Amino acid sequence: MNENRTYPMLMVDVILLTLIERKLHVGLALRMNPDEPFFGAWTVPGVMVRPEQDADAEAAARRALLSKAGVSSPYLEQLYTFSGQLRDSRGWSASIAYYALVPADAAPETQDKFRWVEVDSLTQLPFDHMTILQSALERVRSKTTYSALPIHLAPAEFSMSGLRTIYEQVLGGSIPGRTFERYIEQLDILEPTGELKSFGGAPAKMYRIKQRKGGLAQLGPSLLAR
Amino acid sequence: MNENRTYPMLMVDVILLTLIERKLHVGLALRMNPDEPFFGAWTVPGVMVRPEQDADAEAAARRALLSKAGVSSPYLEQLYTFSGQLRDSRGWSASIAYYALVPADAAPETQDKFRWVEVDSLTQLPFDHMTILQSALERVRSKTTYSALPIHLAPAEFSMSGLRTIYEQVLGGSIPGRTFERYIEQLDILEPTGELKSFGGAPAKMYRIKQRKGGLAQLGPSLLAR
DNA sequence: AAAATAGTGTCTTTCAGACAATATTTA
DNA sequence: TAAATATTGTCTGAAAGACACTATTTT
Repeated sequence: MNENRTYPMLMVDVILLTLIERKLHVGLALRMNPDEPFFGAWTVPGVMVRPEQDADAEAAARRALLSKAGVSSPYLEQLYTFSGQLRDSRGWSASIAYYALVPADAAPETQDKFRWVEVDSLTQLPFDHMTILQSALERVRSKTTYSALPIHLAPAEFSMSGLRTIYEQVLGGSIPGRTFERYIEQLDILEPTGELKSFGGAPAKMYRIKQRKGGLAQLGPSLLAR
Repeated sequence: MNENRTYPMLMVDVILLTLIERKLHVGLALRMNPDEPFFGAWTVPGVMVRPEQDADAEAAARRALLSKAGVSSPYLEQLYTFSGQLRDSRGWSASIAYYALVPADAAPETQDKFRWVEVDSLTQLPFDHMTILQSALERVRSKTTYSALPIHLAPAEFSMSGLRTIYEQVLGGSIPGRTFERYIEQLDILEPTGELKSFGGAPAKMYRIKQRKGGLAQLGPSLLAR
């Protein structure tokens, strides 16, 4: 009795985040298909899942990022699956939502079909994308309090207080410097480059992410969203 | 060009957990359809999503629980969406996985089409259900360390040390009693019933979940999986 | 020199956990 | 009475945060 059934629409949407001039920005793509809802509007990058093309949903999410935003190897983690009759005018649909983080220096430029928008200035988005964005921000802020997640927003080399500033931008509040340094040190995920660099004051020691050590496991997206 | 496309299979699977005789158990359903894979095997309760019937994926998960396990109002939270070509012999599929917690005294009896199996004694399950189970356990254990999640495994009224035992069973280790009481007290989610009850020693104060207070928000499933 | 930034030492407060002490039940 | 369980008080060590002090750069 199930032989010829039709399944509901299945898509992936990706909340792409970066830090530009000390502000969190989300990447939006221009909708180009006149046969689809919100033609000409700016939305979160997303694609329909194509089983013949995408090994799994994460592969579809990477395809969405590459084709709609030109981003190739971000930190990517599944967020939540949003579903129901009402979220898309074409009918019942499910969207497997992901969020992605890219360092500012690896983020694509704003183009005619892609642009960065400051998160705090956004008040609405098509579909339920505003809800998805809010969820992603909650998740990122939450993980920031107990993991090294914001490292994926940092450039290849950075100073300790530069990293602290990134954390502060993500969390939206200040962090005691002494506490922060002890916290990062205990995570054991950074190694000094040996260089010093000045940002308008005393020179700061530069760090990079420590490669291939035990402590790095906590950087990867656990299957479990936590 | 998308007009007549077929979408991949979309299903929900639910990891149903309870505590029986101080051990975590998972609810399994007997597969009854000879046209489907693993006919006659025990698997996690799941259904195909039916857009005309299910308001959203969570509704489908509730339908799976009610029809396959006879469970009607559990704590229910979305876990992760598993997808890909390989997880089901019928082809590319996506399963929106949920986990559910029920108190032992509200759990259905083992029947011919439904039964409880001790989690620690399970070594394999059909499809990728073992992976889903592992993820659910990780999630539950993780949330146990910073929320009152295991309360949903407790009966309507319970003692402080009874609740602590539940936490210990979920986490698989002992918890210092003094620390636990301070932790629970600070969550401000319990209220004393006024009764005392003995479990083989001095009588223990009984508690219930505090109703409709600010502190209760942390009990609900936040959309955000954390 | 003044201002900005970086890095480190240390004091205080807070909290988790250990442990003791007391109390009340069952065997 | 002995054993089991419950509840509360208090001590200790670890960690967070506040704050001060020194150092090095730019303006």
